[in-house]
Amino acid sequence: MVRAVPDTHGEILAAAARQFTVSGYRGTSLQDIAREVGCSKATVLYHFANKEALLAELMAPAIAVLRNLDDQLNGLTGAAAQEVAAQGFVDLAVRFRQEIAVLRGEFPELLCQPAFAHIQEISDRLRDALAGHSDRPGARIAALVLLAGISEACAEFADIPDDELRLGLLTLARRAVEPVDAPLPHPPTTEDKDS
Amino acid sequence: MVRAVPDTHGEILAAAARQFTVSGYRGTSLQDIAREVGCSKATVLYHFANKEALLAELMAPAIAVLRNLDDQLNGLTGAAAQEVAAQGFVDLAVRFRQEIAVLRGEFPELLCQPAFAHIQEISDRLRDALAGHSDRPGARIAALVLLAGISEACAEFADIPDDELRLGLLTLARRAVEPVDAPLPHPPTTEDKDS
DNA sequence: CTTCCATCTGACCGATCGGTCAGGGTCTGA
DNA sequence: TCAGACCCTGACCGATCGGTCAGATGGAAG
Repeated sequence: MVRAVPDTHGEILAAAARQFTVSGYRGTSLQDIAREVGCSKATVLYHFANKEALLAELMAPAIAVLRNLDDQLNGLTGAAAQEVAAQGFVDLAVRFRQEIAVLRGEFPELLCQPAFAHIQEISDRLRDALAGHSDRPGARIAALVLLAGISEACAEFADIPDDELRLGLLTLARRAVEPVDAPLPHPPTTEDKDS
Repeated sequence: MVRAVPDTHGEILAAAARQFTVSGYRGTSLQDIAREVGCSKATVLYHFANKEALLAELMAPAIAVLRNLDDQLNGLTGAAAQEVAAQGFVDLAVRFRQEIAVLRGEFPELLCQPAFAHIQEISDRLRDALAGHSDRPGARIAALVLLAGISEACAEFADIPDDELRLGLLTLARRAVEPVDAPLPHPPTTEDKDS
């Protein structure tokens, strides 16, 4: 039987993901990560150039998917853009629950780091697509509330299975986005509880 | 004209609010605050027992309103609870935009501090009310997305006037909450409600 | 003038942070 | 056998953090 090769690199990555999720990037020290892995802080810095590189490697897959979604959105307008943005972001957020949880709330500072260049612009475009490229306050508000809320929900609802969470979020998103393409004379207000 | 009494205490409070909003609680040092005020770090700690006390005083009014909302929610069920929760929280979030922005993303750790005791339980009850006290995943998801998203929107949309933001958020909330199966015991009372 | 008190400060403290470095094991292939 | 690559470590570094403390300042009261 093959001697189990100790995958220290991977263990550090996993431990960092857990710690970042619980305490945030800032709130987690390299010492904390090393302690959980059971190695020295110097070992962590042997496998990763610095703390930022550790975070970057952790986030790379999620960022790649986000970039991909950004490409799909390119050229789409109106309700089509809204639907693709909603579906794409819900998928992404559910799939990368942990990564989302890590970044939660530490965006403003983290986005300055080179590893996350252009993430701000991408999420701005995503938000814009979800608003149906409308600049009406109602549409902008709905888009931001959805993006932020979906992120938070994915980070928080660890007890809900992926499929159920994805379905719930997508249903909500479709119900909540401000309709733009075919503006109805009087949108279906919920004056009566019929569906 | 009266010699302007230097309200150092208030200036520190205001500077802290600005800095916390931009860089977060953790990301702001007492030195940063002192620098903005134009005094020494020791002066900051002369007016406030410690960093936590500074935050607590900053948050006190918002927390009082939140507690008040929690009381109003007590006993309400179904659609009535949803409406009161939505309206109350939107009002609160818009009114205390800055405070919301400060707490954004630093909840998990900050809630451990004694100054914020029971805030977690209160916001859990608020979320539960917004879900119409249903434990269906769809209802729970909608409630969390709304609470988190509304907070984020208030922190972010500094360019939208209060009234417009409040209207947009409330409209979205009413559109997005999952309708509860059990309708109101009695239809909305015709008194004080002017909606 | 002296006393008192509120305000404010520079110097300092211990703790912790991210990061560096020289060197010690261990395995492998020549 | 031995050189060298790889993995890992303790000791250490400078910076910064929140917080303490003795003392300077200055105005009001006696």
